[in-house]
Amino acid sequence: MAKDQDIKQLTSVGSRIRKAREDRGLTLHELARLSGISASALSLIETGKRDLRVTSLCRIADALRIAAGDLVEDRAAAATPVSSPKGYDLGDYR
Amino acid sequence: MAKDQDIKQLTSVGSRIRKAREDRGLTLHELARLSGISASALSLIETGKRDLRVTSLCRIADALRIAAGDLVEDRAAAATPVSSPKGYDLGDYR
DNA sequence: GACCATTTTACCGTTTGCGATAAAAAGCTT
DNA sequence: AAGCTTTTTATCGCAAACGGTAAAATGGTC
Repeated sequence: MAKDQDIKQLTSVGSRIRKAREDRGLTLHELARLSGISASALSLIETGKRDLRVTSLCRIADALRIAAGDLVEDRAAAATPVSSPKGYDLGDYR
Repeated sequence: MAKDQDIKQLTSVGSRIRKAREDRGLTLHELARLSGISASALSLIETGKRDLRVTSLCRIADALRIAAGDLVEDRAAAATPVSSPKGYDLGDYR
């Protein structure tokens, strides 16, 4: 289910990590040392080929000195206030 | 390494998910159905006893109609601009 | 071209997320 | 208390993240 969505999420997260890393002039090995995640894993993550745990995300964010929330989505594009907490489609679940 | 930090992250992420779910008046089973993540897994996640993948985080965020970034940290408290991308402690790595 | 740094990819072993199921525990209502 | 819903916990099995290593590929620079 929704695997397309997952791939999209991972590729955008990965490219945000890569951009932040390059902005700081760090190599994969350096980020690996700072974050405790191996360079090979980081390569897969940055290219969106591997899912990652939120603790790993936070470790990477800490190493890059960036808010973890900025890695999972465009901070600016998140202009979707939770105006109506209604209308959930629970299907024929009830 | 840094497992204390990981636990802290997971407990805060979990409590944010729980709060958002309760604010919307959903049960674990309902959120399970909406997100595709089992209720038992959600219970472990909300109580900070289990790490989760970012794709799972995004699925939960989508189900709750909340920005994924709002689940990993206080959106407001993240007022830490990346002012100085310097000063990385690479130790004796070079 | 050769040489170097960086990245990508593949393999293997260990750990762990996750679903499914079931049982136990906790809450809540009458 | 009894009964119901919700949550927690445990177990099993599978899939996948992760580290480590090494090889291959990419990308400069001389």
